[in-house]
Amino acid sequence: MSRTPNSRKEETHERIVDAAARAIRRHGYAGVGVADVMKEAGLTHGGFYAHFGSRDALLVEALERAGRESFAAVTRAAERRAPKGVSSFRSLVETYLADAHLASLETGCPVAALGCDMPRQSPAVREASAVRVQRLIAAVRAALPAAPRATASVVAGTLVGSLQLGRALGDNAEGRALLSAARKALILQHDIPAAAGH
Amino acid sequence: MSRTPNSRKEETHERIVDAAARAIRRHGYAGVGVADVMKEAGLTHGGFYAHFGSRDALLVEALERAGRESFAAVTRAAERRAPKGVSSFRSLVETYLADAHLASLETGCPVAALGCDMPRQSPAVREASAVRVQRLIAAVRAALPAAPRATASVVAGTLVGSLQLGRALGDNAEGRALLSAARKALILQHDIPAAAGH
DNA sequence: TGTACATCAGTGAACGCGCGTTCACTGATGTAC
DNA sequence: TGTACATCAGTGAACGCGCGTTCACTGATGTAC
Repeated sequence: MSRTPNSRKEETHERIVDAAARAIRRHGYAGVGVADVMKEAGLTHGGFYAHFGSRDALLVEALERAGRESFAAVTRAAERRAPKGVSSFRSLVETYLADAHLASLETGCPVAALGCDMPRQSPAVREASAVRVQRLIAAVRAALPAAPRATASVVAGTLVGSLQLGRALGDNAEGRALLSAARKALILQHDIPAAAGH
Repeated sequence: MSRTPNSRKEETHERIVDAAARAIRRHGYAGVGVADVMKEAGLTHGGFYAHFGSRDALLVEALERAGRESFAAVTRAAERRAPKGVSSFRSLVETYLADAHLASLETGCPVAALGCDMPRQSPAVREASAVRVQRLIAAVRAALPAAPRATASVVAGTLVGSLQLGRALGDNAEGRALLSAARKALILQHDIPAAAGH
């Protein structure tokens, strides 16, 4: 879907990774079963090992896919709003911490969906997870070009932590209030309005 | 250990909950097995259901115990440093985001250790998890009496997110740099020095 | 264009294993007399 | 103080189940002639 598959097998491979990229965020690393993912991709579980050397190998690919998807969604939102004078930082914050993400784990940022379990994974998955964290910080940095790297890390931490706390409180007034507070604080502190009036 | 057990059975119960409070933070909700916890408490798995109605019931008790322990550790550090003129907010931030916590999952804050999996739990565990989040925010608020509730939530989110990202990067220079950046930013922005000189 | 065949993506039964949970039993504890 | 007994915390074997992984097989695809 997001790449250019040349063969039938590669098409199937992409379909499996797509399903896993959703499952991993919805159910966590530990909640992703080989059989479930294959079923969601319209296949039986037996064929799995023709595509991946192990369950962990799937997790690595799924993680990367999820990160790319999430990054693309944020980028798309920023491009849509740029002509209206919305800064890319504001757009990042408002997209990442949108109320709608309280309920939709499965299409959001994999770092927020999986962060606390990253240190518990096998070395290969841990490495791929660390790369996702670095990419998230890089994305924040790209939206805050004047700020030092340290600022981007702190903003990334606030984004991830706030989304998780909001989700833990629930898709209700309490969770939404927490997200709203984080959006306001981040924009007030770091945003340089792109257009004239504040 | 932290309560006053009157009977032999209650003593055993406490020992199981203590073991679970450590295991839940080290291995996550999904990584906690009934047999493993009982073994760590020096028992066989068969006796488990004389103490708890289900595995979930243990998770609920373990979560509360872990939260209390973590809160007590932060409070103790603050009391130790108060006479030296360290504000309780600064102490909270420096204790919560101490470099040593990159490696020691098992004795730290359960919200940071389990945050991303909270929305995936059974209703009972989810509720107990939400209470832990509220208590964390309350603890931050107690250290920032002048600030509004919204500020406390954002600080809590930054604490949780930064610790998770630091741990995901690893117990190395990269992870420590991230924690250091978060400590500095939080103290610079919210701390009111208790003593004279800044 | 039509037939024969090799390839190989995908099927589905089977495996060993560890999980949460149940239950008949044991043996130490403490009370009754 | 000493014996008999009831209680019940803890034991360990067993259960059904779902997991990751393996493997002999199938049947559609596409090439060779």
